[in-house]
This record gives sequence, C-alpha cells and structure tokens, in this order.
Amino acid sequence: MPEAPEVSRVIAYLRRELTGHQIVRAEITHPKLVGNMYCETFCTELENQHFRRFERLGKYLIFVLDDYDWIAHLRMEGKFLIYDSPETVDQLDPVKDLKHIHARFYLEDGRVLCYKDTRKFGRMSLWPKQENIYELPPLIKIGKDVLDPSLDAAYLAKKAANRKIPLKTFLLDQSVIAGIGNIYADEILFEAGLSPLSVSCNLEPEDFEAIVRATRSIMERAIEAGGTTIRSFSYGSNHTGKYQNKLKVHRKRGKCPECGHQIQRQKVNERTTYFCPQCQKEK
DNA sequence: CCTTAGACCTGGAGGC
DNA sequence: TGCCTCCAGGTCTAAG
Repeated sequence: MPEAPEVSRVIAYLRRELTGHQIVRAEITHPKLVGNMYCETFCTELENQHFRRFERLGKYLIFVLDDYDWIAHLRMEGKFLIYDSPETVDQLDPVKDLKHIHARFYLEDGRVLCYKDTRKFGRMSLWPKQENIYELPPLIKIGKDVLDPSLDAAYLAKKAANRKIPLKTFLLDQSVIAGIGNIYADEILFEAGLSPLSVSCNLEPEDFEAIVRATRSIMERAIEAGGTTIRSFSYGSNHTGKYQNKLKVHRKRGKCPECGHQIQRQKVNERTTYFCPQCQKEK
C-alpha cells in the first residue's frame, strides 16, 4: 500500500488520536508479525507504555513510547485502525475484517488499536529507545527521507556514482532515498523528464537537480492530497487519498498528457513501469 | 556489481 | 457459477 505520502497520512492520524494514551494490554495472533522477539515478549513489554511521539522515516512508522521505539512497516496492505471498544471489534465482519486483524492493542480509555493486513507482509519490532532514529537497527541503512531538506543533487550524484542500475531502480532503493515506491517513482521520473531506463551513473548534475525538484514537488502535492488510493489505501474509518486523480503516467494506458505519444508500459526490475518515451529522455 | 526469479500472502478482476 | 491466470503503493534472498 503505502509510500511516504500515505505513511505520512497514517502517522498524522495516529498522532492526533493516540498521543498521550496508554496501552494496557496487547494481543498478537500472527506470530510472524513481530520480527525481533517472541510476540509474547513484545506484548508484555508494551503493557503500560504511553504513546509519546509519532515519526516517519521513509515508509517506516516509528512510535516513540516511554521505554521503547516501536517500528512498523506496512509493506503492501498493512493498516492501523482504531475502534471505540473491544465489542466493536468483535462485531466486525468475520471474513472481510476480523480474519485479517492480526494484532490488538487495548488502550486505557477503552479504545482498541488494531493492526489489519490482508497479505501479512507487514512487520513490526520493538527496540530500546534511541536518541537518533537512524540508529535503530531496521533504519541503519536507510537513506535520506524524501522530505529531508538536505537531500540534494550532490548527495544523489555521490550515491549514483558507478551504479549501472536503471534510474527507476535507483529511485526505489531505500538506502538512497527513503519513501519512494512504484507509483511515485513513475510520477517523479515523468515530471523530471527522465526515462526510467536511464543508466543511473550517466546522469548530469542538472538531471539530479531535476530529480530533487520533482521529488519535492510530487511528494508535497501528494501529501497535500492525502496520498493516493488505487486499491486498498485508507486510514481511520475509510478515509482515502485524492492523489490518484492527479497521476500523469502511472497505470495510464492512453496518451501522454504532454505530447500525446502512447504511454509505454514495461517491467523494470520486476516492477511495472509507465513512462512517455518521447518526453522522458534516456541517458 | 547487476539482474532475475522466487518467496512471502491474499483477494480482486477479467477471460472463458 | 466456477475455474484459471494475472496482478498488486514492498522487501529480502539465492543463484547466475
């Protein structure tokens, strides 16, 4: 499901709803959900912890508690949902909803934070608190966040040096820029006028400038629109994003909105990629 | 280094 | 209605 704009939306929602609240009890029914300890331990350690702060790095969610940093990654379909009471959760549709709720966190005010994930790809883990979130083990290799003001052309040029991978693959590499996924990679490359098939180390400084500009502009507009809902992204009680209406190439089968040339669709490193071969220069 | 295929999972869409 | 294939906002691993 989520790239940086969608995760950003989820974080804002959780921050608004949960800051200062306390977990009284936790239950996990899908053991593989927790990556770095037994889920029984995970649940016990969460008892009595308060939500202090909510942060995002790339596609990762970081919940800062009293004694721990709780890190979650939603992968394709993970969702955090908040219900008024345990009874409300029990009354959900057993096949459509309950079946896919793999964790429940009961709060001191009676509400329940649920983690739902149809495909069970998402993961979470708990770590002793770190002053600098980049030092948390799952985040050590993560590159600069899409919205990091220090993300600039020089940084990208350095990362791209000698790398013969396609430009799209470079943009999807989370150790370079954190937060870009398949949808926004296509949109950023279209905006920057660069082909996803360009060889990363062939780019000129001005191309990296264009990528930085396009990344900022697409990300800011997508966050403004509340993210993109193509199939399953929603947060809270079915709030959806609006950026899908603004996509220019991703999932488009017709003509380029700029030049009218047929949009091309092909796999780049196993990810379906859409681009305009006329507007987007191959370097 | 780089690329590819496969694994992890489930369900929706479209073809017949 | 059923069956089949393909597809999906992600990441990790093994193999060539």
